[in-house]
Amino acid sequence: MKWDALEEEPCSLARTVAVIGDRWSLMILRECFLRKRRFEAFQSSLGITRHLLAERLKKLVRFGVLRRIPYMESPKRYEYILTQKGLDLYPIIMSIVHWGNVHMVDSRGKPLLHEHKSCGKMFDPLMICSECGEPLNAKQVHTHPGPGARQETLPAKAPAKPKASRTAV
Amino acid sequence: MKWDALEEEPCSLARTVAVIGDRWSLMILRECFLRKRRFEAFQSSLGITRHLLAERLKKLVRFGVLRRIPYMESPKRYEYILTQKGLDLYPIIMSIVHWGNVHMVDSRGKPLLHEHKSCGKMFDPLMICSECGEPLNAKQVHTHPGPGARQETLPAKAPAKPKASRTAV
DNA sequence: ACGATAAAGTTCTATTTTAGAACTGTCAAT
DNA sequence: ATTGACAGTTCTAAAATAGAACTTTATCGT
Repeated sequence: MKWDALEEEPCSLARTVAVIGDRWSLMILRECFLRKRRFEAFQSSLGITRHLLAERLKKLVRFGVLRRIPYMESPKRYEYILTQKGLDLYPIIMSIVHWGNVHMVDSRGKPLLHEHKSCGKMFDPLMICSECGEPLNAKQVHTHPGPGARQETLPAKAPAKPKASRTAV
Repeated sequence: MKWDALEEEPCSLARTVAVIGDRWSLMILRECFLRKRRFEAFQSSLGITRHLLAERLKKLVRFGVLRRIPYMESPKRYEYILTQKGLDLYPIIMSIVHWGNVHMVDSRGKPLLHEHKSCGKMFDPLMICSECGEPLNAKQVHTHPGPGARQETLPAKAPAKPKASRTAV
């Protein structure tokens, strides 16, 4: 697949995957949320090749997830910080971490615990419906084409059959 | 990087990324949540090469995310359905879709709308703290090493310095 | 009976990506 | 004058992916 093809798809998942859907981007973002900001810091804690790191950072900046700001003049040195768009990735990162906590831990338990400053407790993230507040699960969700759905290239033979899809994503 | 290295890391994000952290796995999972189950269905709707599709399906089965079940004897035909472990990926998929809805849509709006069967309304997913129920954001979260944290290979010189990390993942 | 079609892969070569290591340029410290 | 830090860039070899053809078992239409 060409990467660019993903961006063009009328699918919010595909478009997001075009931005963060590779191992290294997700690992770099983990480091960003852990307050790492500099090239050397990313490189040494991830073990990513310098070549790829430079490439991925460029991509994340290009997509507006990170901002590259100078922290030292002469020699020019830059660090990478999350933009609001980047900070908004937090639920993705947290749901990934949570799934790993549930399904990929060994007998010792979670590698990392999360404390919610607001309430002071160790927590897990929980995904709920914005409308009724109930926890979400795939089987309780229907999807419908939205305004940005793919343009139906009306086939001559098959007439439009606008039925709600019985699906979840 | 070797893929296996990720699995071994004492990090729930890395371990999860080892399972679903590539473009095609995420796209295949999208199709799964959209009730696609068969090889040909995945292949034609994604445009993935048959070679890679076979490979990714094997991986997802190996990790227990999908189950391969025969739906026809002679000729043997199989379909792939989400296990509970796979269904538990729903919050990841939904948070990815939601970020795309917020940050990657064109002027026409969302490609897909989600209806919560329980309450009958179109919704967005919202991530909250399991303990206090408040919406989560990165800046309100501290992390602490958990029981499954990396074994400190105590360096002779640097004495253990057990301070809470001021971080978020 | 014969060829066409279908599903679920497998096999092959060409192209693209990634790994791994070395190199560059600018400055500060010893 | 040499060493080291930082933020990259450049190079070659190895691995992954794209794209197309091929395989196997069985059904359908004529």
